[in-house]
Amino acid sequence: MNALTFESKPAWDTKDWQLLEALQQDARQGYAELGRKVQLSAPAVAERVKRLEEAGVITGYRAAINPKRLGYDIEAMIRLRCDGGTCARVGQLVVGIPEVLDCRRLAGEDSALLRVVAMSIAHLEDVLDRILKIHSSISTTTLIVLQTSHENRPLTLAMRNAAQLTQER
Amino acid sequence: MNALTFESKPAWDTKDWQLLEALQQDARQGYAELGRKVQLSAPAVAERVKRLEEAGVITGYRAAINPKRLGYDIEAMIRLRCDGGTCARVGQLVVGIPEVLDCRRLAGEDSALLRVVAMSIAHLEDVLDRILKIHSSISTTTLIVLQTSHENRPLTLAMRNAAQLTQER
DNA sequence: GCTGAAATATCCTGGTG
DNA sequence: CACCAGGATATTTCAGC
Repeated sequence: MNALTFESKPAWDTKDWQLLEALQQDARQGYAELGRKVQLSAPAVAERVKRLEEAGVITGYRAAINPKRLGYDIEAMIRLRCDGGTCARVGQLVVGIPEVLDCRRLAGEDSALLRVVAMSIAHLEDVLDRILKIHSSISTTTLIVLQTSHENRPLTLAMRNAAQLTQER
Repeated sequence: MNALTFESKPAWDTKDWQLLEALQQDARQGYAELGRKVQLSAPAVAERVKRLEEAGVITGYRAAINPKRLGYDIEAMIRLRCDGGTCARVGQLVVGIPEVLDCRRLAGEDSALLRVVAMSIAHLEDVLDRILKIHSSISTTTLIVLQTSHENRPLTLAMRNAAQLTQER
């Protein structure tokens, strides 16, 4: 039983990572085109992608929407502070507020962080009121997003390699 | 010249929204299947989707990845405070740090907010150091993500209708 | 926006190193 | 065990209406 025993699952090789990168950039390209990019046949690509899906690495394929073009001109991050019991259930508590696009529970100064969209300042106020109405222990800090310079940047092989170096030094 | 003049672009109708919802849930389904869901023929679906793409409503199709399954066990939000000139260029300044997945410039208590991933606490420390090295005026608050209860929740027609009510009351 | 045909892509089976 | 090759099936795309 040597070190390789623990590495019996060779994790993901370079081609898997290339497929991940390509699919993060454009999820609708066909297996044939992906195969051209990673130098593999279409069925081989299909098999690898299926493995990545089954392993839970790829969790789905989603269309990216620009909320501004649908009239949601305002995006804001809302920092939440609340008591323990309320925090623990933040997810359930905001599920009824569709303007809340992201919801994360945090360890640190803030209990949770929400990302919300709104069509106007009046609408944002309305959303904030609905959040505050959840529980009296909640207090919020609202920060308007001026610009989103990066969003959902793809995980890349280059990044993984750099991380390896950090681990090893 | 009546009110309808300004509404000459009928914005997006119910079927467009249904297509958007379907594509946010699964970007890989074919036009035929989409057509079945919204009660339209495949070519009609293709044309609407193309219009949504050209209007910038749909900005792309991306595979959703679970960073944990690739060894990135840690996710953190980093609040940034820095001087005006530095803030204005946050996007460019962090572009060289691939662990920074999201970067938003904010109006309010914090100047910017980053979402980062890391493989370990040591790796997170390394990322933080690289961020601090950008400029001496930067100070940070790091918040570890305990749980992501919602991420990129889809924009829905129901939501749009509710917002309309807010505007009108 | 619908129908029908041509081109293309996907999926499945089998075969090879 | 992973990859490639081929044919059956389904999908996209472009005509014409």
